[in-house]
Amino acid sequence: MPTDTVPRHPRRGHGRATLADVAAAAGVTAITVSRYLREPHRVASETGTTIARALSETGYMPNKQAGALASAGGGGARMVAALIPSIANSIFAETVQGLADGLQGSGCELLLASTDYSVEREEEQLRALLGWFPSAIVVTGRRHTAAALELMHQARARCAPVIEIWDHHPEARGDGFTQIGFDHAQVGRAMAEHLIERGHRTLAYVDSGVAEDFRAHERGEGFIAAAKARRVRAEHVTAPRAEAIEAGRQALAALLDARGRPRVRAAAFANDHLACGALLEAQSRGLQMPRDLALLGFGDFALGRQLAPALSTVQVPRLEIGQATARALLAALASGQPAPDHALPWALLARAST
Amino acid sequence: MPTDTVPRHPRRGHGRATLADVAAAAGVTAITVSRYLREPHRVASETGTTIARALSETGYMPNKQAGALASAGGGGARMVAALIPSIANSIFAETVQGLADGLQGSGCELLLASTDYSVEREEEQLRALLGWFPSAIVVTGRRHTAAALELMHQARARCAPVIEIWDHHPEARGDGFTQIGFDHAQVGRAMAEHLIERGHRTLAYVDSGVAEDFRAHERGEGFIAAAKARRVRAEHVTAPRAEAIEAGRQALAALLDARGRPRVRAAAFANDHLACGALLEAQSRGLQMPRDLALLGFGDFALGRQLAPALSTVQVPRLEIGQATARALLAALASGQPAPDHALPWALLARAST
DNA sequence: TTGAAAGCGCTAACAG
DNA sequence: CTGTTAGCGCTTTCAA
Repeated sequence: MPTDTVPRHPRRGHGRATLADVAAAAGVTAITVSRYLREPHRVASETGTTIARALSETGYMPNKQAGALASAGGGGARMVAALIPSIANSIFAETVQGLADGLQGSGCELLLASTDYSVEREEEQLRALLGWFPSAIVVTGRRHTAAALELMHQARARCAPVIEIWDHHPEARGDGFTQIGFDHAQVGRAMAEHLIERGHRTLAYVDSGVAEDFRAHERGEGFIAAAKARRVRAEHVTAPRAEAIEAGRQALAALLDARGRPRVRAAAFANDHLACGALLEAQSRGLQMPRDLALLGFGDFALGRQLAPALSTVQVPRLEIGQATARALLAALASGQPAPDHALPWALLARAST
Repeated sequence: MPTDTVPRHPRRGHGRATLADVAAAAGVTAITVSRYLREPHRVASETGTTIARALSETGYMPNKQAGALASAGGGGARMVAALIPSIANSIFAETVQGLADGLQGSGCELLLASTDYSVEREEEQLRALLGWFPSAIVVTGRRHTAAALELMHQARARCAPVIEIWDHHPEARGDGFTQIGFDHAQVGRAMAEHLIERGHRTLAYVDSGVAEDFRAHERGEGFIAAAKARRVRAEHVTAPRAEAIEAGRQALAALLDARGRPRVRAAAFANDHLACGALLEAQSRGLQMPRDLALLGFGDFALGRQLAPALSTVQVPRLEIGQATARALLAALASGQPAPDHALPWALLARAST
């Protein structure tokens, strides 16, 4: 007498149809349905029709956990893990939008985490996201903890593209990671040179109060280096860590009220919010821009365009970075080739404030 | 003679250590390591020490696909799928930030997709994300396609919390979905009443040009209904679908230049960008605000606070919606109880433009 | 063109 | 306290 074929320990909790259910409904086996879904041409068209009906009758939806586990040796989840300093920051929000748009329809889902500008938190989040074996990794910038770098290398070793966005260092590092962004030191130099060309000889760079906004710091270093090369006085100060517009206001006030050295004639800022705060402070002091004071931002936010005088700034490829990343990712995944570095264009927008 | 125990078809592609590897290194079996990771107290402390060493030696990282597949009957992936109309829109970006922050450290990852304000695209994305069996679903608003609703119900049936954010309709629908947000019709009514209290008798609501921004439309309907109830003239117009500030400018121009009916004295807008555009247009026409024209926005964006006159607006719990959603989600997951609806507070900020 | 068997890495259930 | 067995749902390999 045969033993009962009903499993003694059923573990199915959910009511969702499985491949086996569809197969039973279609009178075939699971593998045929699986084939139909992935390579329809390898299934007889008659069988295909039956399967298609069974598929819609059962409302089948593939279980991607199972698929990922079974294929590519337990890896190969079709998803992209992205780590961003701050999602609320509009600059990164647009990049994430570009990334999500570029991924849409590709069968790749987006797994997102915010690091709050902390490399330690980045490492922690990276560890959590890697548990899903994402097929690609997107991180922000070139600075990471040693452990995070190690994890990124491991991911590279299993052929997952690892893309560093928002930065592009001219010297390739040959570490297998892809850079998609632009050179911040170069932008900083261009900012200083713009102010110098406009005739200003006493400059300041007001850096971000966020200690780990490395890209803002690099722009500052480029700014100071360019000024020094032209033998122009330039100081590097840091904005207080407060609401950005208010912080910009305070930073300019401190700069203007300081004694014992020549008054600053032109200031560049780590971002447009800071610069707009400074612009409002300058207005309230009755300063004429750019005659008495020139102000230069970074990011080209909507606000700066609307103020009077309109804020000169650096336009950056916020959305494009995300789109280019999605394209690079998908191409690398499709071809098996590593994604090449990609420097994206930016532009200095000289408006009324300089 | 026993057959060879080496598997004939090795399928491991990645180099990552598995539970079995750790177990071998520690001289125990896989299940003991698994127990140590999930319920350390159920493992002898001596064994635990050995396992801990093996864990760090091998650099083990759990494969969450496998974990999700094995537990909770093939469901139960510790991740939250969130569908947002637009990530680039700062209003939603902050909500996503709040959600990500609230999830941080909970062991739940965030799977994000943007619907571009389209219910069809929402359905499509929902289908894609559900393939991962997320343990909770977050969608925006109460309007969905019939198929999407069906999918949401299926998720509810397997006890995944389904949360509709940014909306809170006063009449509970009893469909098992949780609403976390506020009542937009009520906000619309409050906007009209504010303008009426300030003495205006010819009103307009400038709606969003985005056809599927249902919440903006509901505010408009509330606005018009409240005006009608007070027997005040009010018209409901739609902004052109252009860059928002420019669209607001054009919408106001159209309103002011229209002939054959009393001139609009007070306008409310679907968002602060539109309202700011209108404010700039009014300025350039030399109108005195609020004497000649009152303007009221929605959202409390930074820009409106900085203009002169400062824009009156509605402050909304952008970040809080995300945070409350994360809390509700995690509580529901922990308790097995459905998450209760949650109406969040908003406030009308009367500044200089009304 | 279709199927059987085995395995991906992990955990539930039960046994010792 | 630890191990054995079976199974999650899918795909790979090989065979028919």
